[in-house]
Amino acid sequence: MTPLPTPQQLRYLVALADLGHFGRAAAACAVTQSTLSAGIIALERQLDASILERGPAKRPVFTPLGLELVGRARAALAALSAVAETAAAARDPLTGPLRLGIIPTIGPFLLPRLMPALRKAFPRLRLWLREDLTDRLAEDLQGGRLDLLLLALPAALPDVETLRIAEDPFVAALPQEHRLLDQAQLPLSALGGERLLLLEDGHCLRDQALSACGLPGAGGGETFAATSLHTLVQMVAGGLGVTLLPRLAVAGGVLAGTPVVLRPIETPPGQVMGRTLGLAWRARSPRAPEFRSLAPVIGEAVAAAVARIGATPGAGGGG
Amino acid sequence: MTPLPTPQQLRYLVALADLGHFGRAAAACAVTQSTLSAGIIALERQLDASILERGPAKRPVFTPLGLELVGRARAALAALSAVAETAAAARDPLTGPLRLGIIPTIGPFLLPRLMPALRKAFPRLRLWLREDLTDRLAEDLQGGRLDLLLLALPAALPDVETLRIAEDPFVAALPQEHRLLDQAQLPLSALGGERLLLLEDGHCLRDQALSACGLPGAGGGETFAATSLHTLVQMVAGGLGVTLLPRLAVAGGVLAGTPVVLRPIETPPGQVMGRTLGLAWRARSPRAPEFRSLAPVIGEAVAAAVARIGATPGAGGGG
DNA sequence: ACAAAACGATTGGTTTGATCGATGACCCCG
DNA sequence: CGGGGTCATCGATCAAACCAATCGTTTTGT
Repeated sequence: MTPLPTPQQLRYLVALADLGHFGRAAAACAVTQSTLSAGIIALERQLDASILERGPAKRPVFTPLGLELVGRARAALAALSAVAETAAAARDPLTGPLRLGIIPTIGPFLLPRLMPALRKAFPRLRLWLREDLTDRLAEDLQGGRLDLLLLALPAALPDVETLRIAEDPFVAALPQEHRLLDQAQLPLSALGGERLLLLEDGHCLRDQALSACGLPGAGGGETFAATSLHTLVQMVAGGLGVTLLPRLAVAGGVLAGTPVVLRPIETPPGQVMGRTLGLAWRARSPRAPEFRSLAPVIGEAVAAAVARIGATPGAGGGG
Repeated sequence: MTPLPTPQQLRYLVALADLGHFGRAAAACAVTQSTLSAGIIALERQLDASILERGPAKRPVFTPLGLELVGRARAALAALSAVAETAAAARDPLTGPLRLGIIPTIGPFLLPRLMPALRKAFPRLRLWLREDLTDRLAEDLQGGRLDLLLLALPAALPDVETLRIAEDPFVAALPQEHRLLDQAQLPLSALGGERLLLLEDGHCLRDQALSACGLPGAGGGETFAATSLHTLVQMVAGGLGVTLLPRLAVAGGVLAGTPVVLRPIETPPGQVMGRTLGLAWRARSPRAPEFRSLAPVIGEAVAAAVARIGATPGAGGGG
């Protein structure tokens, strides 16, 4: 068997693929250009494979095999650092950098509560945040650019482990002086006759609200779609229709200053109409035990928020 | 971030875990004991983790973290050699060693045909064979001890890619002078009244035959179970009952010298009663393209065998 | 069209660190 | 109590990874 490639060589290869430039790649690896050049050449010779188009081209151009090797190199380097990460995580659980992805229907409403709680519970944790739609977060998780996701379950992702955190019930949001306001609780059937406002496509909350109302998902031409929960609330306030809001968003102040009025949703006893919040990480992540121990703290933050608003299910912020 | 562990150090670690002995592990790595010892110590220092119980013990004893690290080290080394394998596979497709696992209801009947065909098509391929039940083959595939499986689909295995090779229809096998022999084709319902002989538990053919007859799988106390298709045929010949045989096994001579008689199974037009043969390999295996190009050769061998027996669906070997 | 700049490959000399052989410390067994 | 066995330590050695400087070629600027 041919000798295994050196991690150094793989780092050079990946840096070159990322930056497309010997000099900059060398700088990124903290070596001189000559070293990186020699490293790439040595790798090609050891593997007996042509990685770069060695024609009279100025910029390095990768062969198909070269690109394949870059992918393998990334995976190998990740596996290598997983060894070190395992040791680091065992030595100092929940310290150091953690790249967390959050969906937009959770982030703005939970983070103001969550961050102080996390800082108190794990003072040495360095949290990097990224807010995006579930699909894009999942991509970044797989690609190793994120370590952990906070999103709505179920999220069936391959090679990903998930953990339930908390339930986030839906409440109905209606404009002032709406004809349904004389009922203390609204059955879902009552909403069927109203114009249901939704977030734009890609937000998982859109699909969850639709399925809660028993409506089909992809029925394109319904209504004008909002880009955020704040926008959505403004549309409700403007009398364009009604919507479902997660209690967590209400607790986070999404209604602040608007005349929108809330009503609990009437459900069969013992059943809850809402969605499940959870964590997700790469299966086989060295830090999985850490992530699991993170769950209670997040769950408490959610529970505290939802409980607080649960006591006042009437109008939102004191408009 | 702590520096990445050296592949060398990881090799030492894995060898030590495998052999449980510094001296022998060092010999396996082709270094002296002092080198390996120093390597392990350096790894522990770099990772700031205790891998071995450093008490006054004679044999090296791994800490829980140490065992975890061993697993990670194995994965990292595999990822590293996947880089080299990718290059090697691109350079010389279908050459070098290939560890193939085959289930016992295929192997003995196909290999005599398949091996010459493979040797002719890929002369530089060095085929290592292992015959076992699907479950155990799958374990070895995941563990990297096998590269490729030839088995009956569907085989829902995680992180495994499969490719359909060929269909292998079932035929009914009955003893001489059986009352059903006056029918040229047997409907499945006719078999329902007979005592159906099966392979013992663990053989996928057992479950496939049961499901073909519409019978439940785990109904423990049916009948005496055979340990191989040859045994099963002997039991049929002895008048203990009837069974279903894959045509491939018949073509491979499983009936040789026995008075067992075959009858095709009556099926709705355009439908086939049988099982699907296929290949399976680890998803993300560097050699996946090679394996895919192996499929036609195997498919031809199966087709040639089945076609040959298809012309003479009567009695088996000239007993 | 020509000059200047940018880029990657090559060369020669330096230094780091992995490895070896030998030795030391310790335990178990007879 | 002595011998065999096992793992850790020590000093010397040597390969290879690295850097600075240079060369040949292509691209860019005017």
